Amino acid sequence: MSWTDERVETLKKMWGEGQSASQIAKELGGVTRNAVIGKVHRLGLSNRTAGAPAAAAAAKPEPKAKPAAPKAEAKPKPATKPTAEPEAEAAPAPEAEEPAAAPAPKPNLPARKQIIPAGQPLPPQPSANEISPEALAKVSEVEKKAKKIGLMELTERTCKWPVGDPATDDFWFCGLPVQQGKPYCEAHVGVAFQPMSARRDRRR
DNA sequence: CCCTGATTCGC
DNA sequence: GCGAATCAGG
Repeated sequence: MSWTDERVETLKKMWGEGQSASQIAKELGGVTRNAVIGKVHRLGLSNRTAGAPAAAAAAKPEPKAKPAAPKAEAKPKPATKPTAEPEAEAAPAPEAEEPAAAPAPKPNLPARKQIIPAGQPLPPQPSANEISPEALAKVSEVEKKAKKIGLMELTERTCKWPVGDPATDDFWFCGLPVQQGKPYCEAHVGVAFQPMSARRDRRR
């Protein structure tokens, strides 16, 4: 595969949209993410750094890409005010790829009232718990949308946090995507791995 | 261990 | 110019 005009265009477009190199590579096909990255660099449009928000695909009101019109139209800059001020930004971007960004409703957590709602089974009971109420809340919340998979469905990348009583009919595993490496999803990792506290070395 | 981009260097 | 290998950060 070679970098045809078309492919390069797709590359630029996707990269501009904040797509990751691997995604672009996958889309283009016939190339690896390395190839994509290499190309990106050679094109001189590298930019973001590793770990950068890949989800930065959010609205980008930067009409940067301007196809060089054959008829160059001189644009007298409004250099009336050297002040570094992004002019006209009041108008919302007309183009709307994304329907609407989630406003991220945040139902503030009520002040810490009662810790450990002893209503949940909470299988691996971490001895003394000082788990942040927040973490617990997250867990119970996550359990609602857990995939509730069975033992057979467990894979290297599914949260293996058990919920319920194995002896009961209502027993399942979280199943949500695990937190890199760990056996549990983020929420469960939060309560699974305690920074040992009351676990002193029992006489040895 | 997964992922991301950045860089290097033989081709 | 190309991209696998390698590097470096999360």
